[in-house]
Amino acid sequence: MGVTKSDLFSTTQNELATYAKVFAHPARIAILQYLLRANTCCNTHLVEELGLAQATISQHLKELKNLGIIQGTVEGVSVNYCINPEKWQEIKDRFTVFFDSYEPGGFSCC
Amino acid sequence: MGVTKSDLFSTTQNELATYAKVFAHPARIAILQYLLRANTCCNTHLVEELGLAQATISQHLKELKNLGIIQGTVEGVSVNYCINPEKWQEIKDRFTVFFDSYEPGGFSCC
DNA sequence: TTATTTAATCGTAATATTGCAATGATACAA
DNA sequence: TTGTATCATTGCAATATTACGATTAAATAA
Repeated sequence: MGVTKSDLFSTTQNELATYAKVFAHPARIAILQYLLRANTCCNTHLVEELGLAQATISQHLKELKNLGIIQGTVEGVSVNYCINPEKWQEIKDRFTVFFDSYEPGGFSCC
Repeated sequence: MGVTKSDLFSTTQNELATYAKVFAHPARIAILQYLLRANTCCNTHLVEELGLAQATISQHLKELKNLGIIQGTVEGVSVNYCINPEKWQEIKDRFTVFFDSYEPGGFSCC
């Protein structure tokens, strides 16, 4: 039915899935990578850089901002976006805990 | 239009997004976490554990298998699933590289 | 052979996501 | 004031995802 049954899962599972969802589109990866290099940039610049329409970039920025992984400040007529260091670290830690919870062990199972 | 413009992005960006997509649903997180604990398990067991229909679990298992993060072997009438250690490591490394490419730096930008 | 068990697949319905043109809203310049 | 630049929001169309009942296929038990 296209609707995730969130109530069947733990808070941790739902949160990790929500974090993953924001990385689950190459445009959002590209935006984040650009911010990593440029430190800060605005919508117009990303439109030129990525080749998507202004409305589309704006929508992706909104999702990134909603999750808190980026933040934006109004700078005259434009808006400067940048990485939110605390949130980046938090999300990184979440994934690290998840990935490290696997101990490859000596034997293969199947 | 609901279709991602993959050609606008690099292979790395598309791949990371594809990896993230598999983690972007709590049921798949739950399946992986169960496999981490139980080492191996089958469809029926997951149906009891998660409370989703058999067809739904089967569909999630298929996506996990398609990405290569789990593998399944037929064991009589059932199928044993387990983590693929090499793929797990590969995906973990990809995310680690991505997360570590951010250097918080001394100054905040916005 | 005839059940039974297990899991994949098919078909379908409901919801979510992606993308963009058009429209607003705001800040600033002329 | 009027125009311009920047970005958010709205509305819509197309595609993707999620979920599950029903069916199918394969292995095994009786």
